[in-house]
Amino acid sequence: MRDKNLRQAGLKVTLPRTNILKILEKAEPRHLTAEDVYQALLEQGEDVGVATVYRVLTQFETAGLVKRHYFEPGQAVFELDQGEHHDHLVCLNCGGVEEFFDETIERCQTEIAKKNNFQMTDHNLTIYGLCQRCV
Amino acid sequence: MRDKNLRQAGLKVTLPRTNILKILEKAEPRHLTAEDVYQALLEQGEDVGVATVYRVLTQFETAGLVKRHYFEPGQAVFELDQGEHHDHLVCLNCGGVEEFFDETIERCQTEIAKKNNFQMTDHNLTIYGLCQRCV
DNA sequence: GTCCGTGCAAAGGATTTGCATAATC
DNA sequence: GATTATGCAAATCCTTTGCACGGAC
Repeated sequence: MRDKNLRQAGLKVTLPRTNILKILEKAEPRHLTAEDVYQALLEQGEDVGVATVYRVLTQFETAGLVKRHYFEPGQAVFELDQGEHHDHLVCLNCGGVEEFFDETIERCQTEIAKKNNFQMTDHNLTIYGLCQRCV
Repeated sequence: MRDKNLRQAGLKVTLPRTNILKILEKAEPRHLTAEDVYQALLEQGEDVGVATVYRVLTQFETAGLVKRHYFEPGQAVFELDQGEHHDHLVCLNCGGVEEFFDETIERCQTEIAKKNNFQMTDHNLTIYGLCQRCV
């Protein structure tokens, strides 16, 4: 069924793609950098290049399987897109990411877009700070 | 009084700093990349290096004179920080940026941080889409 | 005069690209 | 078997750093 996801996305089923999808599914925390994914592949003994990791992640993003975030400068993080939108709390100390969803905020955003004659395609709310453990 | 801003920020008053501050003040749109600032300096005949632009912008950010955003991958944009917090609407076609402020959203964010035992230091809401002209 | 700031060029890190080989359908 | 994906290495882009010179106080 991992393969089905790939095929539905119009992508050929290949070893790197299946592997990367598997890694993203199992990931804990769910947010990984391209480098994280690459390292995970190496650890399981795969013979893969960084270029492929980036290519595959970009294809996944285009296909809507994955979301890419730029929480902090320097590098993007990727997470599996499981359909339900959510926003993020990012700890500036440990880099940890938590997710949340708030109905009111979502509604406000839609209204603001409308008020500004903006055709919203995406939106991104990130709260930065210190998590419980890092205070 | 531009100089006063600099001195208050604990920065020596130098030509590049004054010039960059001036450019940010006059900027329209208010959001510039480092490259934009650099080009603006060259156009007014300044003999300056990119490195200085980055250094100065970073110092300004540290001093709280400027805010840095990562709306899109690849490069940061800078805007003068005039104290009042606001969020952004970013057009994915023309790159244009509009600003807005919503009391309700601000309140919700504070609550969410509290609910998650998060000590919020900053927050960032960006709505992506197509602006009026680009639809 | 001392110290900090600057310009230049080179380094750095994340990401992308070109190309020959290898895998999928 | 034809086409698309991959690995490798080199290239690219934005940003930072090292160092000797120049300017601010």
